[in-house]
Amino acid sequence: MPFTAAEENYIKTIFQLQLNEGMVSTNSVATALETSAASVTDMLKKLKLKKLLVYEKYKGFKLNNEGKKTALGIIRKHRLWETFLVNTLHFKWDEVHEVAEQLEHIQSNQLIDHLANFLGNPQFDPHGDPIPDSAGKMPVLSQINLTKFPLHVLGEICSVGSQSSDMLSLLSHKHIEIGSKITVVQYFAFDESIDVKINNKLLVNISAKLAQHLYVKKLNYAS
Amino acid sequence: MPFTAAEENYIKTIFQLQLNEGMVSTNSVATALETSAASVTDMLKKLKLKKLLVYEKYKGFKLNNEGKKTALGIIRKHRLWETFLVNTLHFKWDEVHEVAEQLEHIQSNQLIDHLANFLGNPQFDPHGDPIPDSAGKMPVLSQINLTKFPLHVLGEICSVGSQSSDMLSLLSHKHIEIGSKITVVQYFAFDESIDVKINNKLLVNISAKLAQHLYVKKLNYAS
DNA sequence: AAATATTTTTAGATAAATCTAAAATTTTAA
DNA sequence: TTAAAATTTTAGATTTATCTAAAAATATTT
Repeated sequence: MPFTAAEENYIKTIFQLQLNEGMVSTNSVATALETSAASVTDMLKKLKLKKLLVYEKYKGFKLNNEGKKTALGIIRKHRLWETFLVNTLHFKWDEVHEVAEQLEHIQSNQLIDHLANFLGNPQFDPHGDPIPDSAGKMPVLSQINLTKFPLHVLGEICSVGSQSSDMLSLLSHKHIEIGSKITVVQYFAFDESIDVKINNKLLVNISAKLAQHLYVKKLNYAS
Repeated sequence: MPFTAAEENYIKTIFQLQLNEGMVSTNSVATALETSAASVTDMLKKLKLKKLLVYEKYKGFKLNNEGKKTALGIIRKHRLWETFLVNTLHFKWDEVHEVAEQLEHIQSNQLIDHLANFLGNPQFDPHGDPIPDSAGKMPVLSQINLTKFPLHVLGEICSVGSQSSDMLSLLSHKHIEIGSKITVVQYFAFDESIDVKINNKLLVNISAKLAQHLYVKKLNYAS
């Protein structure tokens, strides 16, 4: 069963929302996709008919197993294409998202298998996000939002929750990149900013807003 | 001005038809796209409105310069993707067409420029067809249909007008491939079949139907 | 040149994905 | 606990790309 690009965008968005919330609301999808609540309701009926989600009028909804499997397939394609764009075609981090949004809808299992092979079956994309395998299995990565990362524990920046160039230039100004070692030194309750040490040398202050977009993986060895 | 996939398919088809015929008919486009004449008329109105073609009711039509430029852009993308699929992802000749039909509609100049660069700015695709450059210039290749190729002149198979696997298996059975040297030995008027010599060794007979799909480039040195 | 056949266009429908405005339902709060 | 607010759904349009059937124009043939 092939899905339209519109259907796939809904499936992917619902999947990401239900990771955090369990049950998903019409409005949250409308906001995420920048569309109207009415359009979401229309699409929900279609996806229910196609047996991808559990949905009861006014009660919220979530993807069933079939829906989740489908979502993981789309995420796999998206992240493999991002990897291709950055590693092979030398796009920059913040240039790949829009193109990958298009490429993820190309329908061809053969294509995605060959692409994965060509890239060396990577487990993580250039943003540090895990790439599901062809069976839909996602490599587990205990990544934690920087705002929740424990004090004085060595971590590594492994993912960035946004691709805006404003954010990337801020990161580069602070000498932070994927793979940077990071330790939280102090939380400031007043503005929720955080002092961190980068690569065990540079002490920098990170705003609450920036911290919300940084994900850190615990490292098992001390610095 | 971005075009929809449907518009691009019409533009590409009209371009290919007017290469041979100059003026294009509604029915020929309908046949090529396996759609109804009425749908073609609908789309012609839209493309006329977008100033891509010259069209008068009941009188036929053809792309203007803007339309041709657009068509060459689409053909460039299609052939670069085919090259990528065969050279980089190791698809076989006859497996690439359907996927390239999807990939050619991805909208990103940056993507196609980076892809061309990665592939080494190839001038010809795996079927031997010329790839227009980013300005829309097509490398000239004096390729001639085998049915019109002069007797006793050395040529080289440089293009195949179809990608059907039936045809490719027939070619491989006759030991013919892109790059094979070929000389026409004799034309048979009765069934319009042709005797040719392949690589100056093997003498094989080629049906009119097969010959219509083979394109040959004159070589300047004798065998 | 008139009758017939073919081609092309128009008219009117349909399906997908969207919209706005209004109605229905649920949640919040006075 | 009922009134107000927020959320969700329905109803009715719109756009794009398609269709079939019928009408209009052109081409062919006797």
